[in-house]
Amino acid sequence: MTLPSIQPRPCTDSNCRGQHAPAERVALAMSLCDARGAQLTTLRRQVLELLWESGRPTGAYELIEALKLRNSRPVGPPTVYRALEFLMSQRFVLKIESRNAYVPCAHPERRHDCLFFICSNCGVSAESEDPRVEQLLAEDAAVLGFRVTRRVVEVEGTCGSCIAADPA
Amino acid sequence: MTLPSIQPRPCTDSNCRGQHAPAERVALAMSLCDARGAQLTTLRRQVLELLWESGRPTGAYELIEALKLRNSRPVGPPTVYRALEFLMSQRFVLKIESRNAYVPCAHPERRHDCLFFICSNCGVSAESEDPRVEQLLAEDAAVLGFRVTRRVVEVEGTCGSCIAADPA
DNA sequence: TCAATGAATGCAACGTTATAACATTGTGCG
DNA sequence: CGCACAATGTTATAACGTTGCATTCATTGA
Repeated sequence: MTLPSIQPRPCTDSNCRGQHAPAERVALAMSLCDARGAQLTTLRRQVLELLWESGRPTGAYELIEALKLRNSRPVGPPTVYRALEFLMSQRFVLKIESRNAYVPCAHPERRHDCLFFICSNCGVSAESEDPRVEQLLAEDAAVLGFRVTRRVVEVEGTCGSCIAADPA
Repeated sequence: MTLPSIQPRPCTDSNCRGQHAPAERVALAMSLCDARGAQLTTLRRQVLELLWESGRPTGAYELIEALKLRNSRPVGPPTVYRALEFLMSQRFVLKIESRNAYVPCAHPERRHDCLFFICSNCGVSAESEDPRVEQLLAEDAAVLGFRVTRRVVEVEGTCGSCIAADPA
């Protein structure tokens, strides 16, 4: 039996696919910002919320539209890009390079490389991680004498739901 | 001892880093096109040559500039993008998503997923491959019930040469 | 309370990457 | 030739992202 908790708790399941309520995730981001001396302003929080609510990689201009609806006062591209930059610097958000779109990260409290499975059909992305992949890439980099700063691993295909819905 | 050969030979070294003369690589592409009933037109061949000569991920608009110099008659974006699309469909070229740039593939004759190591300092990219990574990603996908169509693996960092030049 | 400061946001313009829609050219073949 | 189809040209525009500078906002310290 799990007890309710006031504090947001980091999820310890590395394969949870990021199935968490948006509010819970945003609360975690807020507590991490507190600890780090960073400020999760209203705008930044809204962007993070929107990404959690979206459930799929979301473009910067989509976020601009969504913020317009939510706020009456429209925001410009630089504003949103700056918010995304902040959120990425805190590892709350990652960019899906193959889509020019952004996703929230389920586990910002833990250093790791995310692995994304992106459905070409419905657009949903699943976040995962695999230390074995990280290890192999580290080995391959070492062979090349290459110092790694960032890893982009994005797998495109068809997700289980879409296969079930249309097994063509 | 290896004998000289008129036919372009697929390189059998999976870690050769694509160190081949451009002309040799273009010749391989031509013979593959013959075999596949695809046409490597002048424009498409020029784009492939330019990519081989460049030695680093090259943007579509850079290619437009280079073609202008080489051809006197300028080409528009759609033309270059169509050539790139063709070259990618034949697996002669791949896109580096994290750079919006294109690189030639050293081994179009062999089905595999490329792995790229891209130097943030000098911009050079090294192509590699690692069946173990492919295998792990396939496993992870299977767990999710996900059918894979494409894998993007891009590692960013500092290459050996740049580290040697400036060990800061 | 009120400057002074620095961080965050607003804003206008622009740069870069990519595609849509439609016209034209070129090539092989009966 | 005349047809069919592939490839390329042309114009315009969509989509994504940045620069530079002005303004606002929150904090701090006299």
